[in-house]
Amino acid sequence: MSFRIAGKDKSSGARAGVLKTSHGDIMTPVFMPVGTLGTVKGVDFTFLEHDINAQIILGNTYHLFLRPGLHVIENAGGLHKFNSWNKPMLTDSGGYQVFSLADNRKITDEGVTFKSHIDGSSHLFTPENVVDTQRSIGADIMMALDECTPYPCEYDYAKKSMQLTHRWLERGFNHFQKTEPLYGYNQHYFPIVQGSVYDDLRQQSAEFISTFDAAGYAIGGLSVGEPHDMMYKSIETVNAILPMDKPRYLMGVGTPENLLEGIARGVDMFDCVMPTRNGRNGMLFTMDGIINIKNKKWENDFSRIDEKGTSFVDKRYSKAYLRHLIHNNELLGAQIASIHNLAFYLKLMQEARQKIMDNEFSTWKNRVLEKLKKRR
RNA sequence: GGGGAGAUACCAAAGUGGCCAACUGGGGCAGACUGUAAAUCUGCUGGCGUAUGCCUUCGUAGGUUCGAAUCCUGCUCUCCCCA
Repeated sequence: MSFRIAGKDKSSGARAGVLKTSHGDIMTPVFMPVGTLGTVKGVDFTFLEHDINAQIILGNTYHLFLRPGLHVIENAGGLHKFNSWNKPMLTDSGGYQVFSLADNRKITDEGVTFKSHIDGSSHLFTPENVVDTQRSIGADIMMALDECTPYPCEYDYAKKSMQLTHRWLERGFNHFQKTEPLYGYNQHYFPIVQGSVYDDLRQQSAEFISTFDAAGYAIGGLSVGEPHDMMYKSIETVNAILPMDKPRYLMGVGTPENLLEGIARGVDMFDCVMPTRNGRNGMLFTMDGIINIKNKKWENDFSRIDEKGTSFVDKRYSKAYLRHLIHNNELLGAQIASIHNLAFYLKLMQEARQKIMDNEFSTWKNRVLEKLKKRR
């Protein structure tokens, strides 16, 4: 894996890059659609590849481990073979489930024991076996096991948790270096910065993980409910320390606004369930603001979903029709909304990249930001 | 023709003397959603610009009672069974 910076915006920390992987090149900044169970919910890979132009998608270690299970994935020859996605994939380690499934897990120094949300069975996830699992899955980029802390989080807890994440990183990284890929192509391991919203902890954490010679670095534990200002400040603190010549991945973020502010602060990679989940729930992102397609005002609006949109669904279907589908819980509604939102996110990233190359990122960002946040 | 059951808010359906402006679903309206336990969750849903307040509501017209959606009587309508 290599990362080359192709352009920098002079008025901000934004940069455009090319991340080379065994499954293809990734133009950054990039948004990575979330495909927890090996599928981006409601979106056929054909559309994902050709209409949305996704360059890389996510998978999730915890969820794939429980179902279909490693045997199935190994028998298939890895997740790429299993789900027929031939471009890069990144898997989260289960660290987010430490946060989202907090009621079903116990943390010890050794690792995290999850009580399966499916059948109640117990499973110990360690920094080492999470590497093994991600080897079985065959992710191009695998994530270190971390503890994603909630917000708010007491300073003392945040500090202890960060130290635990650091100890896990040492073990995980060591295990990563001692093991080999199963399917004949290179895999890479990203450490994760923690430290909640505390500047000194974020700083310490960024410094610590920078000592590991990794292909890229991630910022975790943000967008868990903290005010945006705090999130942006943390990103600034961390990115001032992380190696300049490696990709930085802001985990779980976020809104279109969050992405642009992240890019301005030197983030290269993002992922978030928002375009798909919120799409299924009737929220559409457009260049002219946010639409709640369930609202009555769209009932008789036969204009296209998004006149400025790039996806085929934007031109083909009307707002009234999409409202009708979502109101009736029709599967097609969730699909159209997801495709639209993902196409919008990817297009936004593409445009951001171009503006960085043209050295016009800041003015462009400030211009589109107001419109993006608007409620239509 | 004979016998029986029932009429409650947009729909379905509880309630059978005071705790009922009326359980609960659905529908409707709105909101939330950030490394996906989410095609999920939350709020509101008779009127009165706020309300421990007032007004109008449980087929309809009367009555009993301190008090009725709930008890009594007449009327109207619906459904079921037998002929």
